Amino acid sequence: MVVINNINKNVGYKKKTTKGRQKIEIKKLEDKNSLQVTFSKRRSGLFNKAMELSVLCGVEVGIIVFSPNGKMFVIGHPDFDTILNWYLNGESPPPEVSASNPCVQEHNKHYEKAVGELEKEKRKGKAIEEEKKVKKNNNNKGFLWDESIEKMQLWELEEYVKGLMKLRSTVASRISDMMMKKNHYLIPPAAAAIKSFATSLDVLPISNNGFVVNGNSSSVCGFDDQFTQHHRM
Amino acid sequence: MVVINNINKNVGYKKKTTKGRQKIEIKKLEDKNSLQVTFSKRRSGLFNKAMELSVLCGVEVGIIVFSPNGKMFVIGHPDFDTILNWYLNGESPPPEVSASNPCVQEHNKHYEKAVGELEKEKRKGKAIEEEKKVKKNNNNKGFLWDESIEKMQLWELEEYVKGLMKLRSTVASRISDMMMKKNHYLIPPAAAAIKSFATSLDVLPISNNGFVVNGNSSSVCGFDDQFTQHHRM
DNA sequence: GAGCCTATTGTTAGTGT
DNA sequence: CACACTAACAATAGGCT
Repeated sequence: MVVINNINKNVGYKKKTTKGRQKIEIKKLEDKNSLQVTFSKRRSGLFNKAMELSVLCGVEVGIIVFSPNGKMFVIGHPDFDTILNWYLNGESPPPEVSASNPCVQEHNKHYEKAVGELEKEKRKGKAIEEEKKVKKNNNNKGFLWDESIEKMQLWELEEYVKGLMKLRSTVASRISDMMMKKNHYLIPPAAAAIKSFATSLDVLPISNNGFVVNGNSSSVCGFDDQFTQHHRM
Repeated sequence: MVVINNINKNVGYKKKTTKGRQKIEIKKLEDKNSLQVTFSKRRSGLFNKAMELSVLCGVEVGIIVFSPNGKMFVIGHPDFDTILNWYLNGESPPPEVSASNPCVQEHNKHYEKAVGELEKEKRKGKAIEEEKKVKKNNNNKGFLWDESIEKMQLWELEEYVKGLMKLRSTVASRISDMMMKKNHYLIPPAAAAIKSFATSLDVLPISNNGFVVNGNSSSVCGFDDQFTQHHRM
């Protein structure tokens, strides 16, 4: 037979007092307290899994998580910002030849170049101006997506975007309840757009290596562990 | 004493045929093959955990992972790019306070209502028309989000929209595939946006997510699962 | 990759401090 | 109220088919 557990060392004189872990539905937790506890534990577990994946497979991983209180937790290997750059540039990490599509390659090359310059400028406090320059650039160069965009009514696009943006910032917490699975995709070009948007902001990456966490440690917190930190603004 | 586990239901008449899951060191796997398998399983598990964390705690999460082969896997809620913006801006996601704001509540209520009606209509094949009606509705009603949108630079909207549009043209056909799993019905506000987006593509939308995956569908792949995709450049 | 069989790990529910 | 520790499971993931 199989007699398991170490609990038998207690059995007989120690009564079972808890119901132990129980199955829970994946839907937003209502209890504020347990939500906080769960968040803390699960975030920790998530980061740990990420680290293991990174080490075991020797791959790059980056994660951003916002706590229920709005604190930001970031983790990454080599470091989140480096990963971000790859993402934004539509690049692959170290050993990979990119797209086989010359068009795309050219596009990326061009874009990266512009971005690179932009970043340098930004570091000098020229964010806005440069950013707009890039934008104009994109505009003139006619990115691949333009054609498909052409067909849409501008107002429709705007309305859609407005709704999407606002919804995101306003009711994000409410949405999660029903969110499970599924998706919608985004492509590199789109990422580029976001990037130009992002770069206009002035936040710049500083990297390290190994599994790194970005953020300052000035905030009060209770979830830090050796490879995580959160940063706040 | 205490015999635990459900395995006892098999014990005695079912022979143990495997050694089951075994403990492994967290260090780079050498065997190319098992590395690939492990990567696949763990990435999947990681994304799933991220989704659960997001849903359970109503928080924003974004992850980027590069496979051993350089393929990029991205997942995020609301969507990775939005999270990126927050990160790059050093902002916090949603001033969750908004949820308690009567104004917002009203807005949401209204929006949900519209969405609900829209859904019914859609089920009858009137997707497109209704979708636009809702859009127009929002427009006329002047939702509160408008103000915050006002602050946006038009080019920003345009850039973003371009990305979305491209997204649309690229993966429209894949949208329908994604709706499954929790096949589910009504969606809160944000999801509604996605939905209207989907409807405009004429793909019947019954999405239920909020967990978004970024990536184009043009690449060859092998790791897709119901809520992830990788994209390559 | 999919799926089975399990051992290992994650995490919930409780307690204590 | 945040943590630390524990029991009791739920869920993940290793080794194979």
